[in-house]
Amino acid sequence: MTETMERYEPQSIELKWQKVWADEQSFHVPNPAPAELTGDRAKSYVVEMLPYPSGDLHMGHTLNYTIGDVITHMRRRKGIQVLRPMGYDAFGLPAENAAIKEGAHPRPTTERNIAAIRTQMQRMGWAIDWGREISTHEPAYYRWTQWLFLRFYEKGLAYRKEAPVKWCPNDQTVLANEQVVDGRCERCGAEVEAKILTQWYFRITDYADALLDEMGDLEDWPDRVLTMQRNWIGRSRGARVIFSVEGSGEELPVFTTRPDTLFGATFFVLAPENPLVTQLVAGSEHEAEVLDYVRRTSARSEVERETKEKDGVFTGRSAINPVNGEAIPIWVADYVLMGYGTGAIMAVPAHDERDHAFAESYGIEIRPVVVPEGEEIPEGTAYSAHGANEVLVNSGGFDGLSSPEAKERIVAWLGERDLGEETIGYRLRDWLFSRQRYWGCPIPIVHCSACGEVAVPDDQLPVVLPDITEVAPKGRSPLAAAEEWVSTTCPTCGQAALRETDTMDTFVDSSWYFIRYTDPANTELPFDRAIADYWLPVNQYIGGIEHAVLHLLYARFFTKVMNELGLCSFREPFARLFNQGMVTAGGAKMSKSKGNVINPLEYVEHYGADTVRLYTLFMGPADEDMDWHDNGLEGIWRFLNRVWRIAHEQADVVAGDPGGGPLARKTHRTIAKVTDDIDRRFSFHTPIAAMMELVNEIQRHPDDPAARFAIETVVSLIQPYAPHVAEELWGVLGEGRLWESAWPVADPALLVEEEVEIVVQVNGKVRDRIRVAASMGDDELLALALASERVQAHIDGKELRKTIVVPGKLVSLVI
RNA sequence: GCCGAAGUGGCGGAACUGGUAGACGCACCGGACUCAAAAUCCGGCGCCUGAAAGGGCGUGGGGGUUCGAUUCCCCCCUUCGGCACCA
Repeated sequence: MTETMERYEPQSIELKWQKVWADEQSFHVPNPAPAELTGDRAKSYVVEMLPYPSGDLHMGHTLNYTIGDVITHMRRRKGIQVLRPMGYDAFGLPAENAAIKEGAHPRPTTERNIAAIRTQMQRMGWAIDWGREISTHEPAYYRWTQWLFLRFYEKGLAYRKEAPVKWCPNDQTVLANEQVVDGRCERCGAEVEAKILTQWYFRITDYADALLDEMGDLEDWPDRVLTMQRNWIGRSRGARVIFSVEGSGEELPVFTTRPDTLFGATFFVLAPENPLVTQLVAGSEHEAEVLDYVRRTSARSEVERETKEKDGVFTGRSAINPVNGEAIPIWVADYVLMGYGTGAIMAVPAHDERDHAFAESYGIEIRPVVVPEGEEIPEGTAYSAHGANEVLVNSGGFDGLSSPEAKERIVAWLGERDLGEETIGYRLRDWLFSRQRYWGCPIPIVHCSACGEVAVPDDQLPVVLPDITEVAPKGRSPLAAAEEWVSTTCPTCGQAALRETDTMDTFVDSSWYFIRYTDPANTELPFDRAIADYWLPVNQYIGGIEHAVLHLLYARFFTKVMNELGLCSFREPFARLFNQGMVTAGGAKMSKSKGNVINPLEYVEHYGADTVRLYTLFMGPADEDMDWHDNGLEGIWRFLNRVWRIAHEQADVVAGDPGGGPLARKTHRTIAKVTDDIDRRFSFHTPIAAMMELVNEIQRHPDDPAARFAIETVVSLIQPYAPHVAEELWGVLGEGRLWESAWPVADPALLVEEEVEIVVQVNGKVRDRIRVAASMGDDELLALALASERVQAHIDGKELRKTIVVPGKLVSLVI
C-alpha cells in the first residue's frame, strides 16, 4: 500500500471537481444544427419537475434530482446525447406571503432564493445544463405564457364566466377544483367557501376524452397516476332524458346512467342553484319557503352539505315523465349538485341510495322496477344492481327485458320522440386559472367599455407585472390598486380602458416549461417547432405523486392544444414518468412542527454530497416512501471509505489480464446487473447492493488477478451515484476523465459462474449437493446425480418416474 | 362503495422469465488489533429442535396447478393511496 495514501476527504474532492465541471461546461448540450434536427441520433430528454425556489433544497429535491442525475450520467456514457436542464417555478403564493410578512417585494426574495438553490444544486454536483436555465417569473418567459394564453383565447379555449367558485379565505383567492382536497385548500388547509364570481377558465373539459383515450401513448406511467387521472375525469356513459314542467311544458333535462329505471321515478329534484327554481315558484304559495331553503343552502359549507341528513323542500309543481306521462312532484334539495349533469335529476328511490334516503324522510313512494330474475325483492329496499340477470317490471312495454337491454331500448324509444339521447357525463370541470393575487403572470386582456373584452396584441407583449408597494390581498387582485398600470387604452378603438387585474395560477406557467428548455432564448416564438420536435416528448419525467391530477393533467392538456395550434407535432409531453416516493423521518412526514426535518445540506457538510446521494437512493425503492436513518447513512460512508482504500491499494498493482476466474466473472455479472437495473427496471437501490457485494468480494480476495479490474469497474459503475469520488479514484487508478468514458459492457461469455452447486432432490427433498463445472450438460448432471451414494440410498432400487434438470441449478428426481 | 398499489427476519429491503427464500445495509452477538476507546478487520445472525451432523416449520390467511410457488390461478383478511351525495 502506498504509505502516503490520503484519507477520504469528500469536501475538497467535491469542490475541486465541481469547479472543473463548471469551468469546462461539462454538461452543456447545445441543440443540433438545423440540418441535423431530423437525423436519428441517439438522444434522450430527461426532465425533473422544476423546483419552487423557497429557500433551501430539501430531501424531496435531493431524491428527485439524484434519480435524474443517475439516469443522465449513465445514458451520456452510453453515447446518448442527453438533455438535462433546470428551471424555477418562481411565481406563486409562498413567495408573495413571505414578502408580505417581511414587508418586502416578492421579486428580490424570489431571486435571492433562486441564487441560493442554484448554489446548493451545484454543491450536490448534479450534471445540469446551466446554459438553459429558465425562471417563470422573468418577462422573457412569461411573455410566452401570455402569448399561449392568447392562442387559447382565440380558439375559445380560455374564457370568462360567472359561476360558483371555491374561495380560500386565508389565501384570499379562488382555487381550481384540483386544488381543493376534502373541502380544504390544498396549500394552506383552510376550509374553502363558495362564492359566485366571474373568473377565467380553460376549457379542459373539451379534452376529457382525449386525456383519457390518449393514455395509451404513455409508455410507462405508474398505474396509480393513470387511475387518479381516470377517476378525476370521471367519464360515465348514460342518457340525457327530457322531462317537462306540468302546465308550462318547459323542458327539464336530466342526466342518468340508469335509463332502465325511468318507470321507477317517483319524484324529481332540482339543485338549489338551478336557475329554474326561482322561476318555478314565482308567485306561488311555496315561493317563500323555497327561496328560504335556497338561501340556507348557500350558507352551508361543502363539508356540511355532504355530511348532513338529506333535506329539501317541495315546489308545488310537477314534472312529466316522458316514458309514461306520469306527473311527479318537483323538489329542491342540495344533495343534487349544480356542477354535475344538468343540475336536476329524476329520483328513483327504489334503485338509488340517496333518492331512497330522501323518499323515506318525506314519505314518497318507492317503486322497484328492476328486479333479479326469478326473485322477489322486498318492498322498500334500494336495490341497485343492473346486470344481465336483472329484469324490468312495472315498466309498461319494457317488462321482462334485461337491464342492459332495457337501457338501450328505452334510450332508442326516447330518441325517436326527441325526448332523450345517449350521452356521456364527466366529473371533470373546466380549469379555473385566474387568481386574485399579485405575484403571478398577468392575463393579457383589456376591458373596454365600448369593445368589451379585448386581447392585448402580440406585439404589445409582455404585459409586464408592475412593481407595486402593497401586494397584500384584500379580496380582489392587488393589481387593481396599481392605477397607472390598470389605466390603458383599448387596442381596438383607442379609448380609455382597464387592464385585467387577475393573474394566472402558477400551474399555467408550469404547463409548458419543459418545451421552453429546448429553445430558451427564442424571442420570436415560445419555442421553435423543429427543435421541440427533436427533443420531445420527454423520455423520462421525474417528480412527486402530488401532481397526479394537477400539473400532470394540465401539462397534458396544454400539449394537446399546442399540438392542435400547430406549434408541435407531439400530443403527449411525457412519454415516461417516474414518481419518486416521499422521504420520511422516524416514519412520519417531515414537518417543521414535528421538528423532524432532515436537511440534506447539513449531511453534505459532514459526509459530502456523494454519501448523501448514494444513501438517498439506497434507502429503498425510490418509487416508494422511504425512512431516513442516520445509521444507514453511516453504512454508506463506510462503504465509500472501503472503496477509497481498496482503490488506492490496487493502484499500486500492475494492471494485468483479469482472466476468467470467479472474481472476473462476478465483476461482469455486476456490470450486467447494475446496467439492467438502472436502465430497464428503474431500480436504483439494487445496483448499490450489487456493487457492495463486489467490493466485499474484492476485499476477501485482494490478490486475485482480477482484483484491480474489479475495483476499477466499481469506480466506473458508481460514478452516476457518486461522481466526485469516482472521478478522483479514476485518476488514482489511471488517466482520463471518467464522466467522458464509456459505460462498461459485460462480456456475455463471462456472465456465468465457472463452477456451480447443483442441488439434487428426491421427491422434493434435498438429498445431495454437488459442485460441478458450470459448463456441464444436462445428461452429465443427471448421471452425476444418479451416481451419488446419498441419492442412491434414497432411490434404493425404485424406478424413477420423472427427472428434471435445471442447468446450473438443480436435479430433481421423482420416484 | 368503486378504482389502484402493497403485505417476506428485530428493521430497510433482495430474489428480474416458477428453480438453494432472506442478497446488500442497519441493529445485535462473538473474536482479532489496542493500556483503553474509536476506527478497521474476521466470524455469527429467520423460527423451533439438536452437542453436532441433521431434522421440522417458514414469504398476511385458506385452497389449487406443478417434481418444485414469494412468483401463476381462485377465495378471504389487512394496510396505504385516489375517487365518492357524480345521479
